[in-house]
Amino acid sequence: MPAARTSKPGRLPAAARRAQLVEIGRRLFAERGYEATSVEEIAERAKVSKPIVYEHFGGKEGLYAVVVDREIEHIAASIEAAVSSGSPRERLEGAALAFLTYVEERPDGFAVLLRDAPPTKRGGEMPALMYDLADRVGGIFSELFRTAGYDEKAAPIYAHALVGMVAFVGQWWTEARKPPPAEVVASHIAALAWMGLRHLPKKPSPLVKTRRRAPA
Amino acid sequence: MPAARTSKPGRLPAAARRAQLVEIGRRLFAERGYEATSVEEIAERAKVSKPIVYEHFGGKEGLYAVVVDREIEHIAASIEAAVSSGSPRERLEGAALAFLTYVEERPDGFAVLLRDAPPTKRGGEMPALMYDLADRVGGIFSELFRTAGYDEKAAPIYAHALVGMVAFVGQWWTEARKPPPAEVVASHIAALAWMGLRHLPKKPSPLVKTRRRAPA
DNA sequence: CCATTGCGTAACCTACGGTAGCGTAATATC
DNA sequence: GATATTACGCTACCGTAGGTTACGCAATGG
Repeated sequence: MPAARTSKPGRLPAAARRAQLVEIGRRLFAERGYEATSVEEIAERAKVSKPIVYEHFGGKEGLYAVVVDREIEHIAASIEAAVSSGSPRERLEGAALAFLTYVEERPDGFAVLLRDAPPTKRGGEMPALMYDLADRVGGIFSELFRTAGYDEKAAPIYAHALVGMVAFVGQWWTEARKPPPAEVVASHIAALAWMGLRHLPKKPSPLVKTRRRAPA
Repeated sequence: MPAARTSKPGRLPAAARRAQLVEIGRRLFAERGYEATSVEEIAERAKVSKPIVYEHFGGKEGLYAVVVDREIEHIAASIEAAVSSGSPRERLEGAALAFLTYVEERPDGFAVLLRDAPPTKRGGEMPALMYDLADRVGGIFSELFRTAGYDEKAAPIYAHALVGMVAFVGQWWTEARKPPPAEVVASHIAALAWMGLRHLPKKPSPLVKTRRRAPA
């Protein structure tokens, strides 16, 4: 079922080889993570020697960057298309469905996006990939919140909540033994989010219980 | 502010050394991930040589296991305490607050729990650490759903949605430039979840838009 | 027949997990 | 107080894996 490219498995045109390596890289990065994936194995699975990978991507990081970039583009395009029109409610459910559809179609890509940070070893922390997405959603949410008369500063909270919701459910969904169809899951999520947002108090007051402090 | 154990920084009693190594390991695993963290650096930061780590934990995996186990215990205890009593609504908000409090108090531990899987290299995928939590929540939810007359099979969806929500918001919260107090964030999350759950239709019907298919 | 493209061989070198064996400080025992 | 015993720790090393590179060969197209 994997692509039987051409008649000759031996030599491939550069573009095809590139595509193949990206695909293999995506799969391996997904199941092993960046650090635990070796260029050797990537090359081996492509029936190719290591230097090929370097020729095409300049190294492990380069390949990883390409993989991540493609996935980001893919999911961003899907979701942006889904939220581009319709009522707010439709946009919400559309976004959830687009997300889940992406998860369904590209489970490996999704896993890569969920996994830990790229090899950038700067001092600070770098936001996970899903983070960017949440920020984009945050932008949309700020607008919606403003027009609806809610506290705009709370928008990022809900944006990250929603993205996290979908992301986690998506992860569970890919590994569930008896996964319901995407539409059902999306409708549940959207219902939860929508109803939650609709009936949101303007200013939720904490009903503070005892706040646990660290026991030594 | 870190513990000034005894007068002599040179030699430490076994228990103290152990604790120190766990702490250092937690921090490093948090910021670098498992694979990218070297025993050498752990030892170096503890002003100790590598064999010490091996002596106390049997190796890298051993230390990692201890770190993870402690965090799991910590967060599980906090949350279970929070949901042990009170009205459902209080339990929900209490759980969110407990989670965020944990995140606040032990950001490194939280980062470790969020990061990718342990070094177990069995064929299949292993559930992330947050996954267990979601499953526990799923158990509670199944019960609640049954008593409330909702579809029990949808419980895991909402369980993972809730955990993902809190986890993602928690992550954002630790890195936010101007983070609101935990109580406020928790109340927002709890409000979203609670209102969403309360006004949930018994059987949400998907208002299916065009479902995006992969464009080749 | 020659150039360009695609690729393999064979290393290099660093880093890291793990281990063996040897001190040295503190405590116990006589 | 001297000596044995234990607890704690270090230096030095091994094996290997993995990223990266230098160089040379085979196929393809004009």
